[in-house]
Amino acid sequence: MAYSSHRERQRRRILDAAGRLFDECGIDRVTVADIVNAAGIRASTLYEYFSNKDDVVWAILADIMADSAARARERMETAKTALDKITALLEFMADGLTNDASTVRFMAQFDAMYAREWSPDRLLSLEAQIGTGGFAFFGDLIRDGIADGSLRADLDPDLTMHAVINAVIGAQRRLASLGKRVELEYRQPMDRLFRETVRVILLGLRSTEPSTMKRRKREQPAKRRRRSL
Amino acid sequence: MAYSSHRERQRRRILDAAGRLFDECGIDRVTVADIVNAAGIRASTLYEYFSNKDDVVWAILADIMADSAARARERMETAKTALDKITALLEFMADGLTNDASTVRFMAQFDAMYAREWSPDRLLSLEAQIGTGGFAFFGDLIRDGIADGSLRADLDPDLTMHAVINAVIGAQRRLASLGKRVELEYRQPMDRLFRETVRVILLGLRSTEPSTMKRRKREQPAKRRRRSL
Amino acid sequence: MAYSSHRERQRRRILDAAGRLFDECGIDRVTVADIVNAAGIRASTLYEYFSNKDDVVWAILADIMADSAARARERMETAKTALDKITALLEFMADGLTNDASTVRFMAQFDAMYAREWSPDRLLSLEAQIGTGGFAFFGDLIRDGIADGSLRADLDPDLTMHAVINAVIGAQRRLASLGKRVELEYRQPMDRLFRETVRVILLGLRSTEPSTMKRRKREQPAKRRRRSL
Amino acid sequence: MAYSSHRERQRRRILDAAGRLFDECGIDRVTVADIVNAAGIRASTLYEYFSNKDDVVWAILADIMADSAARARERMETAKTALDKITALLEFMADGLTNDASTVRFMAQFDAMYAREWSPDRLLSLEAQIGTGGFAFFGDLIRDGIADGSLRADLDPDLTMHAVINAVIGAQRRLASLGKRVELEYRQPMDRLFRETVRVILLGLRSTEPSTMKRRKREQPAKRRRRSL
DNA sequence: AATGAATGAGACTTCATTCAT
DNA sequence: GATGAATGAAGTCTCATTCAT
Repeated sequence: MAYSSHRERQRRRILDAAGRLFDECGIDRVTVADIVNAAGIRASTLYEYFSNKDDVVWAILADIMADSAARARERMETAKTALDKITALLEFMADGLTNDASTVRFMAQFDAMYAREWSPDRLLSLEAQIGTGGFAFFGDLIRDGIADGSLRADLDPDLTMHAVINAVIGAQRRLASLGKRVELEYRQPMDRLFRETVRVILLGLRSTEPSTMKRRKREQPAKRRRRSL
Repeated sequence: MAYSSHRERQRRRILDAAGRLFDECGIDRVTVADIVNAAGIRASTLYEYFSNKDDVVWAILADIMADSAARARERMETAKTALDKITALLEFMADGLTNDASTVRFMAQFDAMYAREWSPDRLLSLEAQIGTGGFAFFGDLIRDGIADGSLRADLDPDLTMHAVINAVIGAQRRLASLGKRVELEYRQPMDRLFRETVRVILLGLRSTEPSTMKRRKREQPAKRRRRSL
Repeated sequence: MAYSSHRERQRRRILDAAGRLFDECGIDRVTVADIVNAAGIRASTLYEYFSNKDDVVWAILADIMADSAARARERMETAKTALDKITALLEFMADGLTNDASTVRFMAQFDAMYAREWSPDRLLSLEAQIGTGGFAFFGDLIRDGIADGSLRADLDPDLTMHAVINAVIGAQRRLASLGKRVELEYRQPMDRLFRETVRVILLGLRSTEPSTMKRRKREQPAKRRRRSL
Repeated sequence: MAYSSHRERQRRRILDAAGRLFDECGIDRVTVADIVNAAGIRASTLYEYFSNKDDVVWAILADIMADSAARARERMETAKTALDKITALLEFMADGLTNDASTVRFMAQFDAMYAREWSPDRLLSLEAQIGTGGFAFFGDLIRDGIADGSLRADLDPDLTMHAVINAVIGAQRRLASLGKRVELEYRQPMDRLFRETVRVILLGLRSTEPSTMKRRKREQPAKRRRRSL
């Protein structure tokens, strides 16, 4: 146990050092030498913990994804209607941009540079292992929202939420990546920009018929197989 | 003049070769050797035309931005209301994703990896030189749309359109970057995903009061200072 | 004694694992890490049993040499004339090529790569310790064969058998090393090639005067100092 | 032409340096750093001439094979009977062992270590390009020899010569590889050992029916230099 | 204008070995 | 006796860039 805790601590040191450098300099600009210097070990030691530089990137990615999936789930827990849940999710992302810009930036780099050369299976298996259950969950959310009357009736359970999430993630990552540059160009602080994005999208999802919702709600509960996000 | 035209032709050859390679392989995976091979010249010749590799990237970026700004402007020309204009702009981007995915991918990489190390000024000066006039133009669009009744009245001219554009660009680039991966995860073709994004956003922008719009339109023409995109 | 038997067992595990790997992958492609993985121990444990990697190679070499010397001796035991003995020896080598190609390959590698950096003394002392007694034994064989009339009279006891053995070993190892490659080039299975080599050499050694032999046989027994192979 | 001669000269410098080191230290013990030091260039320059370390090995191999194929052909030219041709070929190899031991050693290492990991096709294509025409040539040699009465009638044109060549090459390379070691063990200089091998093999190939040959035999008596060893 | 040639700086990775526990 | 952990020393190869011609 003392052993495993030492190993775990060292692993974390490497991951922390690498994560910080990736944020600061960009994933591909960081060399193994940089990482080991920052972590205070020799290069050959790093290879006792990770088989690759990619392995390090991958481990950080897995950490980030697991962590943010857990926090997102937590944030949505207290919400009542589907719209509230979506709102909570998007606000969670707004907070992420404000508080963890560097993490968001890391994910942006990953999407743009690394995702292509790693097999889809690997990505999918990571997601499975984290248990986001994204696909089914998003569908249920739209179905629930239509049922409880909080969402427009003409949304497509197999499509809309995925499109929204993709857009919001894209918006978030672009802001984080461009940082000051986008603020200069658009003359607005990035979190205002992001929250406005969220507002417009929620306006687009929200039901405009305030009366009919409550009744439909009862029709569908059996169909919903809830997945956790 | 024969001289300068030769120079121009050579420059184009380099740029074309580099552009194609950047699209195919990703900016950072393309070496100077790759570019000069594709262009049929020697590496040392490249340095007669560009002072380094970044310079090449930059020139291609400028090309792409100028080109797509011009085409976007064109697409918006025939539109009447501001909402039509925005619709045209977003559809233009949807077409870009379908037809020029590799170009979009290039821009995605640029945002994620390169934008950070080039000074904001350089980016801004590039934009000025292309004449998108982004900032003011977007503001006018919202103002016009509120005036002509096609857009919701509670949008912010200094914010909404910038937020929307950022989100749509972000969505587009993420789809282009992830390609097959996102289709596998979301089980939808990427252009359906993108068009649904556009639909939701337009729903969010669109005025919900169908009567009042026409009258207000007359109040604001003086305020509009039209900029070209 | 329980202690020492444990040590012996561990030693064997290492040697077995290493031997298998050397055969499969080639001596220099096998790392200490490979060996200890295959043996189910840690690298540092290996160094409790052997002082370095060469030591392991050396020990395996000694095993192989002792083993094959013993088996060769056995095979020659029942033979009557010297020619029969030589025939038995060469057939033993043909069988070795067929059944233990990987061992032969190991020896080929050893000859080509390692033999040079180990002192001749070390090699000689290994041979002494195994008791092949090569030099004298080969001389006696020729002498016996001339005496018993099974071999040509013009062979040189101090030379011929050594030359033959060297050639046969060389042929055997080359076939084992090149494997498929030599079969492709020569369009013959390697054991046919080897057996033809043996046939030609035996034809070259065999006495062509079938009558006189038996008488001479009696003249020389005193001179022979038999060594075991 | 001045250009190409410079390039050619540099190439040779690298090849010569590498060849010498390979002989002295063994192919796999020689690093790229060693080669470039010996050649008086930087490592990156080497990669302008060869794409790999293997490429260097390969080029040396091709040189050696082409050179020795040419010289072997030359040596066999003046021979009349097939037996004379074979004798000339094997004597050529004996000379090779005496005069170019290091080259032979190089080939021995190649066979033992490298041949396996290079595709048979590559080897075959090299041979094709050099034009040894090994397979067919060896068959014809035996056929001719049976026809002209210089070789035993029971040899197999598709097999015997290939077996003989393999054995002689194997013998030659083993002697070259082991060098002093084999001389110590067998107490004979290596070229005596090799020439005895050749003698025994030729005895095994030679026709024993003195009738048909004698007539032709008279044509060449001056040429045959019998060796006692 | 074009380029042949060279290269400095550094990237990632491997691996036999040591040593404190 | 066993081993977890660390590491020094090397190894191969890449690549943007320079400069004399």
